[in-house]
Amino acid sequence: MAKLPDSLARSLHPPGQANSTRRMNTWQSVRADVMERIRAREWLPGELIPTEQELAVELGCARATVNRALRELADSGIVERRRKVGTRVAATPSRRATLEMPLMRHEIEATGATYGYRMTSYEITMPTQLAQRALQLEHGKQAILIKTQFLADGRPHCCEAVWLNAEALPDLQRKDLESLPPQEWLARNLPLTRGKFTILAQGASGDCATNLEVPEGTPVLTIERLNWTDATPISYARQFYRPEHRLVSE
Amino acid sequence: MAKLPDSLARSLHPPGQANSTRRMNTWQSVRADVMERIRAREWLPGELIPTEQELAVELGCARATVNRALRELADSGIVERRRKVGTRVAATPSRRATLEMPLMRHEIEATGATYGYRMTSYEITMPTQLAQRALQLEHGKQAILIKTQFLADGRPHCCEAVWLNAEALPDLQRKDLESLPPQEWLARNLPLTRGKFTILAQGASGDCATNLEVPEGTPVLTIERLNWTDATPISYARQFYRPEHRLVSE
DNA sequence: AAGTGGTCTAGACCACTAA
DNA sequence: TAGTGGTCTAGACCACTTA
Repeated sequence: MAKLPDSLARSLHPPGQANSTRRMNTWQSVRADVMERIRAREWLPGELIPTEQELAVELGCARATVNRALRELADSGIVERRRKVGTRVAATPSRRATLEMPLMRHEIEATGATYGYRMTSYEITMPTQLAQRALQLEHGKQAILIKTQFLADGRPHCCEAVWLNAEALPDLQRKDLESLPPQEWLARNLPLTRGKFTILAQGASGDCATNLEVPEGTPVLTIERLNWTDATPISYARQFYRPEHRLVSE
Repeated sequence: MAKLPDSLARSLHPPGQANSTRRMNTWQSVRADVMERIRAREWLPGELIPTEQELAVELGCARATVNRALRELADSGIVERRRKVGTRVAATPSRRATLEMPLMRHEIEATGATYGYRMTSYEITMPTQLAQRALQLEHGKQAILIKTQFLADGRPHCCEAVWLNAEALPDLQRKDLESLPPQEWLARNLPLTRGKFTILAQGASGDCATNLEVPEGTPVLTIERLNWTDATPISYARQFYRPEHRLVSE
């Protein structure tokens, strides 16, 4: 078959010509249309839907518009796309959930509470095995361990233990962190190009229980954050939240 | 000033003409370029970067390409964009973390373990206040409560308690859920158009402790999932994970 | 070899919003 | 009112993958 341009049927809709039943075809409307037809079971999970080309003709819009809509649906896990094969309705809607990880200051102020911060300890010491591995430190090198406490209306909201890669942070002074949390100091002074989060539940112990003002063993939601600048690990933070805390996504 | 077309300096690069120093300008390369200049502190947090127009001219590509790159950066929270104002380097890198929430079957098989599933209880009963609110049930209406257990290599991996909106699921039979978990049955039989996740830590209790084979009070990572079809709440599930479980994002 | 999605381009118009 | 990002379009070429 001869090679055809991407579009062929738009000639019925001359671009400058206002049409009495002119439809606004935004990529959002194409996305909504496709979602509705999936919802209505016109295309079943696992099935191929029409090509971009066909949808563009059917909906009377450019292929790029269909592409944008289907790309968004693929990003949400609603459809799966493969070259030469086509676009399928996802057989198993492996949903993705996006969590906002704001600065603690904003997280607390967003609840309407007054933000408070305290550094409870600062030491230069040998890292635990976990911290050494996380920061990729050479054997025998020391690191900085900071413990902090965040308050909402004066009550503990979260506490954290942060290991910092001392070699990568020559300019950091202890007193910098007395008013500014490590995460914020880092964001202002370094380009953090990569991050990784791990979420788990564990029992409060030691300083964590003390700083959160909960009994030892209380279940606490824990977030581990690992930050890099390019290939260099900068910080390994563990944040502990009081048991009533929730991470919400939509 | 007279209205100008979006692009004006491309005439130096006639499209068909292969250039000896021809640069491939993909939107990914534009994104990388912008990120690098942010990393190098050419533009500081909070500052405006050049307009799409200017970047397109400077990089020798179409504005649409710059737009795509900057849109991706905005989606990641690296920059913030506002019409008429321009594009700023985000002052506070409010990172977003995306979690994959696959079917339990895939989550377990992805670890290399053998998947197992059991329904441990099924009853039609009055919902708890939480469940009633979550499913927006009328006062006095009953709902379906299912408890299940997921096994990895025969050992408990996760257990869940699922409340289902009975009125919205006339076709559901008890025996359907003896081999297929509720989440999977729903995905196959209904279009779940909206979902919400809540993550918290709590102590294991009752059936949860039994089904996970952990002592009462053990910290368990809990995920609450609420699913809708359009505006109708369908299911309210709480999934409990053994303490060694981790949610990872990158 | 051929069919599908992925992307780039030049141009245009629109939507929002600060001045 | 004017300047910025947001989007659409028609066309084209490319990349990947199945057959």
